[in-house]
Amino acid sequence: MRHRSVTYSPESTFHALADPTRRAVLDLLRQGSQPAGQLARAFPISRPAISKHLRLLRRAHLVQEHRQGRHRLYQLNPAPLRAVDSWLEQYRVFWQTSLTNLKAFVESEYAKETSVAVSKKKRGEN
Amino acid sequence: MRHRSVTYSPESTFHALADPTRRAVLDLLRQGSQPAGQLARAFPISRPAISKHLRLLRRAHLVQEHRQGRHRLYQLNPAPLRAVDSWLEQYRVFWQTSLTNLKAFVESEYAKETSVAVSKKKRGEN
DNA sequence: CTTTTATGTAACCGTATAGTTACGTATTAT
DNA sequence: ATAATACGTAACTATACGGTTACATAAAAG
Repeated sequence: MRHRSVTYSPESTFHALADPTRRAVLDLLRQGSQPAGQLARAFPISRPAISKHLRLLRRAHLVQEHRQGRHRLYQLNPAPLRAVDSWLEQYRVFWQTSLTNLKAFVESEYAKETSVAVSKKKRGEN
Repeated sequence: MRHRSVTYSPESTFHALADPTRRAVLDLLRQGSQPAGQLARAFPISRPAISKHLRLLRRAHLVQEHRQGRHRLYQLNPAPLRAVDSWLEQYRVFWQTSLTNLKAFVESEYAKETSVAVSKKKRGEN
């Protein structure tokens, strides 16, 4: 099995995850691959609707299709989720940082940037 | 400062993150709070368009608005992203598991489930 | 061969979305 | 008071989206 280093656009991934039905499909697939029809039966909407969701999930590479006779087994592909995890990485630091500290820092930055326009007005406004 | 334990619906969060402009706004806010107009100037689209994106981000609690004179400072709120992180948690195990192993496991599960319907047909198909 | 089963696609529909321009409102400057 | 600034909101438009029903195709069953 060859490993190809594919880059997953956060665009298609986030878009795919934005729909609750599609997230539910992924949740189902965590318990194991399933044929399309079986997935469809788990939802109150029509089978073609699920088929369209699956197409979108396929294009986002979040699932892989494996034809098996007249069935099509859908398998979870977690790789794009790893990309989401990477995207989140940039924000993790903010979970630890006290928001108060952050706010103070940030406002001093803003003050610096606008200081030119404000310089000739009353300076003690803050 | 009181801490209120708010639950963020993954629904609104994922939906907010699905748009590239909104993700870019959040990326900008990582470098510090900014007034709405300054954010708008960073994009090729109109100011009202950004204003609408900000409203959506507000409703998803991904940003907080702080009125300051005639400015409205927008500040990043990472809390809902932590919820996304939690959601991802259920999938992290799949990043380690060999997909080949997973596939084998999963297909045996499927075989088990369909064994009833298949029992009276040729059993050596696999 | 014909029928049934499993699934995708096409065509259509109502609603949501992302953009626009025009306007309203509150705050600061003159 | 009046003008300018920094926003938000309303109204409108084109397109995307999620759903439906009807149809197409391919494999398995009879």
